[in-house]
Amino acid sequence: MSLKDYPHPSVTVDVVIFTLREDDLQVLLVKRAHPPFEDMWAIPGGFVDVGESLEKAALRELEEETGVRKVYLEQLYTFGDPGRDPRGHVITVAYFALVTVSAIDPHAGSDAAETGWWSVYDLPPLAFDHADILSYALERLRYKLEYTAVGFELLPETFVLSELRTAYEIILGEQLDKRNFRRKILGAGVIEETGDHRAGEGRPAKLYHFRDDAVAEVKTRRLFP
Amino acid sequence: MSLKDYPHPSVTVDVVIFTLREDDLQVLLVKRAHPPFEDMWAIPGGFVDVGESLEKAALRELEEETGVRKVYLEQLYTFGDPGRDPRGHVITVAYFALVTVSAIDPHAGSDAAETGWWSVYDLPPLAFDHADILSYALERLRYKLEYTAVGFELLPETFVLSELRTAYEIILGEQLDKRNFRRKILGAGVIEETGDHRAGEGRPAKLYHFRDDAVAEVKTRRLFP
DNA sequence: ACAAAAGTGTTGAGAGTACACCCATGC
DNA sequence: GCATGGGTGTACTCTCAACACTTTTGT
Repeated sequence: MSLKDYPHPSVTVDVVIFTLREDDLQVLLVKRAHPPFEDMWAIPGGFVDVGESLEKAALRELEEETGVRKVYLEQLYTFGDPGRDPRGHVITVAYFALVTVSAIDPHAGSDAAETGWWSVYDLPPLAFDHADILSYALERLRYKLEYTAVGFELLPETFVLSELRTAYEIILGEQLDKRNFRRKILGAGVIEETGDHRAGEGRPAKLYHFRDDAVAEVKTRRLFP
Repeated sequence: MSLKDYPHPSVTVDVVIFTLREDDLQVLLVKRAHPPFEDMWAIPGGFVDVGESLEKAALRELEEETGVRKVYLEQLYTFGDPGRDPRGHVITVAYFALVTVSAIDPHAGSDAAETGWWSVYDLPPLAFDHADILSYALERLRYKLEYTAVGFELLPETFVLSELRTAYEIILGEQLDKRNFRRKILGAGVIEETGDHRAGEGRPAKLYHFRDDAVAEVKTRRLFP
């Protein structure tokens, strides 16, 4: 028997793309140009080609929308309810990506469809089951942030400690103690001083950068309570 | 445009079915009757029908092989490498299930194909990328066990504390301190005394059972170091 | 009475939390 | 010299890990 003898569900990937912008945690959404859900906002995604791996498909979507190639990308969950797409049975493998705002090409993807960054704290109505996907992605991001060092992926190459702490506060939605944060993040050994400083309104702050092996290294340890 | 206009990858579900048998953590495998990988052992699985949810498909596979309907079932990961099945591009959504050995119907599925329970510590060569899937499932089971109360799903309805501790030791592959185990598991409030005892070789032991809401309740707390 | 498994407390170490002041710079 | 953000240390609490003896039953 051949694999082609039966009707099969279709497979898409959807990518929840997070970034830090405007002191806010934001996601990239696209406005649908065709039915169903015409003119509603949706998570960027598309069909998986035959012979294309899921991760490649997700990276392709990501690059189409943002112009970014090097990002943190993690498989989230696979949503396969037969009723989730009115056109037929479409299974979607959801991914989430963390990108530095400075790496984004603002012109990417803009010719094809309207795209926009939306605060996760103030979202429009979403097409399909994308609200579920997004809320699960946010939950997972927060969870990951506490146990691993992925927060780094949202910041530029070098940064000062207050920026890192602010990033954590924005994502977690709560205040963190300055001294305890320093002690933990430095104790975890995942960032290093660059030796440079950044001048600002007050005393100049030390610049840090992430160690490349940091994400893998902290996998087991909980960073924040 | 119709969803049917393009060739699509096929979608299967594979279910890693764990149980505790013979003082060992074992998984159910089926011997393949057809090429590719004829006569090799594989994780039970099958195609997802159009209109069927992923979870339903997984439960269907599970019932076909074990006769069990009520189990703990969790989506594991979706494997979609185009080269993983030589017949073509087959994406598989992997699940893992925990079943009580006493609930298993030993005759289920036996007419169609040869099935067998294998120790996770002594597995045969596996078809496709099933060795990867299984090792990831085991990792996830251990991880889950430490942070949540899923271990319960592998035991009969009532049990004594030493059985529960032994179950944890078998799965984690390490010894646990008797007193610390008692304190933690009782402190977590996930099990209750039934009031009965079980006589054995030594002093009779109190019987316990799980509270139905237990699995949900302990999600955030780490049970074992 | 003895074998076999069940049951029970304490102590020390490390991690987490809360909390307030001095430091370096620009204007 | 003052406003602004950067940088630092300590004490208390709580959780985890290590550890050995008594109790209850069956034979």
